[in-house]
Amino acid sequence: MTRTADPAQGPRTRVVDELREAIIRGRYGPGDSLSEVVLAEIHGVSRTPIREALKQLQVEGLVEVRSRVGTFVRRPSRREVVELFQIKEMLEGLGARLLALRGEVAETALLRENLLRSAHAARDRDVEAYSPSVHEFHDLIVRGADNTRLAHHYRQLTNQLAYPRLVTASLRRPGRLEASLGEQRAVFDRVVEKDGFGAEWAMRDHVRALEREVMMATAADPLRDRRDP
Amino acid sequence: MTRTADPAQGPRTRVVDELREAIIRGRYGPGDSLSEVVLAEIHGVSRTPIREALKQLQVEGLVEVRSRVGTFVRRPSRREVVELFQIKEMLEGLGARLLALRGEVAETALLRENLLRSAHAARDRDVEAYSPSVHEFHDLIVRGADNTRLAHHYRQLTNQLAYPRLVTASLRRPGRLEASLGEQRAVFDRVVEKDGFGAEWAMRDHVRALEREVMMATAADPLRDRRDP
DNA sequence: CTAGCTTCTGTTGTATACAAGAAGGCGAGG
DNA sequence: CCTCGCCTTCTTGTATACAACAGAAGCTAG
Repeated sequence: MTRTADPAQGPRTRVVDELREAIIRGRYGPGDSLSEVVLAEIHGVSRTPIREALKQLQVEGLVEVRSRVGTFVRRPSRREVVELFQIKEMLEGLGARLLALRGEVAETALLRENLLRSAHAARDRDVEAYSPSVHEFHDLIVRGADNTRLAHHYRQLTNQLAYPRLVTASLRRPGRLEASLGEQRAVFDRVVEKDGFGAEWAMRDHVRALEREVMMATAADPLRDRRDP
Repeated sequence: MTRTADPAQGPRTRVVDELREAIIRGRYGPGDSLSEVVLAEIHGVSRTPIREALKQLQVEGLVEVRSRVGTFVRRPSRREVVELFQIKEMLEGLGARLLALRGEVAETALLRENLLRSAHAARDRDVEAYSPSVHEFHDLIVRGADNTRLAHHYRQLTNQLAYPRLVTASLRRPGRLEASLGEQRAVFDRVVEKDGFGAEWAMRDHVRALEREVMMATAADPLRDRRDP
């Protein structure tokens, strides 16, 4: 779920992973220009591997290359965020359904532990601790589905959404944290009951709630510009 | 829905489209080696654009590059076909739901015409005429959803499935052609009724039926090897 | 005859040089 | 002061040269 190719295959693989990570983490903000020569110097390689890495990130939807002008970090428009959430709902719904049908597997145990940690963080109103936990929850659902293509498409999706930042923002809304935990518990219950479609719908409801909160949390603040430390 | 970038931007765009088309059409069969120098000569360019095109096709899942060995046309395993159909079900279900909620748009009219053509072909038991028609039906559903990210992911999906060939194979099974038409009509009826979830489920049922037929039609014949004219 | 090593060929990976175009600055003319 | 046009500069796009490695063929020794 973390990387797309065999590890340490060459400079190219390393560069593309580092670049993707940097963009997702916010090291490069939306609109920033990614000069090939600058990146080449930074990573200590020539333009060629950088170029191929940028091309790959373009297909993944993270950057936009304007011919003979430059490569820029892409910022999803508000409309695009809506579109991505609609797809996210379907893919995670599928993940939950497939996981439910698999019965007790490694991921179910991990989900149990994850929900315990989330409950702790929720009781303490600790958004900083809860945020990565919810991220892990969604990740476990999809990984537990045991569908490699789903994992692939899902990763592209979350990359484009700059997911962590959005979720953190939405969790600060009052009451959302408790509601989120309740929704996740509902999904988990359906999963252990092997109720495939029940799990799918619980998951979809959860994603819809998440979308609603994210859109409201970012209503006036249109996925802000430039970088910000 | 056809191309991924601006048209005629440069040799690279042309090459990647031609290559993709050639692979999907079966000009290069699964397992065939795609030598960069050979392709460069064929397309009259240097290795560089070819290389970038192949890298893009790799991300799209059409080819597999083995480091310092070669690039080969990827053949989806049986397991992978199942995985892809599971995702296809969700994405097309989403498309049908979104289209239904949009009400009367250009695509609905096109769908009406498409169903008429399909009915004609079905009456004549003309699989060769029906096959592209069913392809168009699915395409119109997704395009009509007016969700660019959905269209993007969907295209990757169908590319990997070598969709046309599989569908054609499945339609030859007795009775499948009529059943397919009935399922498509059900989807269309829900769409015109603006019944979003009804449309989603009708579409998902249709895709499931399609998957079942495809898997049975290719049961003993494991997505055959090499090229075949 | 066979096992193991060597070499050799073919492939991709990387670096670099050059070409073509876009964007912005700068000056002349109104 | 504004506007138009040129021109400079910076960017990416393409071609090519070289390096590194995989894989197979062939050779040698036992």
